[in-house]
Amino acid sequence: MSSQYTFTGQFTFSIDSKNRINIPAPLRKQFSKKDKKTFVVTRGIDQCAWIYPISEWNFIQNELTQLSSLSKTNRIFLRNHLRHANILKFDSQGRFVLPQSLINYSSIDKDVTIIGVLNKIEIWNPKLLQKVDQSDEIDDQSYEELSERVNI
Amino acid sequence: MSSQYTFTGQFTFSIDSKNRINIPAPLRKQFSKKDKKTFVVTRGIDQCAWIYPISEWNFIQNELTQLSSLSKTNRIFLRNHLRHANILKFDSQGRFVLPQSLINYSSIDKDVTIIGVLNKIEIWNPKLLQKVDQSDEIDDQSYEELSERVNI
DNA sequence: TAAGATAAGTGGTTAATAGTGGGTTAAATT
DNA sequence: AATTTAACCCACTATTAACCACTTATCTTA
Repeated sequence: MSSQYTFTGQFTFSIDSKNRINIPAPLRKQFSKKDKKTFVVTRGIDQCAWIYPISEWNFIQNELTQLSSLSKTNRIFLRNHLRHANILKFDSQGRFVLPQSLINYSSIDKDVTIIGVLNKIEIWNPKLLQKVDQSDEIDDQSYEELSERVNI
Repeated sequence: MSSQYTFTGQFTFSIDSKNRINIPAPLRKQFSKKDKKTFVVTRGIDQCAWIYPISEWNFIQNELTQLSSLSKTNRIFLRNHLRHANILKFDSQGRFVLPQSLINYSSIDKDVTIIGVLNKIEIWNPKLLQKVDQSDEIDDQSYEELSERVNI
């Protein structure tokens, strides 16, 4: 089942003195009425914050209930992904306050790079993203493997 | 499944002071009503920008939703392919503004060469295209391999 | 073939929106 | 009750998108 959300693009904004971050208008506009400006911010797997519109999050949550807590990996994974999840809304200007714990986790300072990745939005420290971008080149082998699953 | 679009031909236009580029009329005319002048500009694999009519892009996007973000390779791949993708429309004159990041990426200066390549349109710096044209000759071996997959 | 009409490419101006900053009131916490 | 925190509102500025206008090219038709 595919998502109604198809976030794309990259934007560089700044976080203000009250820890507010603006959601870029092109992304914000996609929010459906039923989601009422509501979303979940949580830890990304990489050193960034992830934003899911609430309906997406509900879907993911459903997936997560499939994972048995008998597995250690599952337990750790579930813990780390659920306990840092905050349900928030953006204000009338389209901003939200990023919780301090996530600011720390993603080493956010002054500027933030916001990128759309289909059903989620990622918040990065621009310098970190750049670093990851350079070091995490996908090797040819992996591309070969990908090519067998995705035809683009 | 094959595309409804069959872009062909080459055109040399100029980019104006507001970074607007005109889509050549012969290509523009192919846009179907349901696509409503909407398309995606993104990084090409070579040093150029790619334009996909929105319906084409949706097809690609659909493939991408199959990839789980639990895999590192997938995350990197998704991020780097989606963050440079901008959903745009051309204006009543048939133009669109090329985002600064793509101007930089494809080293576009004043003139642009626009070429139709079946389901996508490519935007090049004329000098770069010329250079690539000379250096990237396809060797006989590769032609042999191609011949086994494509019958032209 | 010439003239008119239509469409295409280019340039600029205005109006709307997006991003950002700050202040005031309400709520929560200690 | 006092202090802090969060929600809400208002305002400024820069950017973007919509609009209008002109020139050149192409097509049509007499």
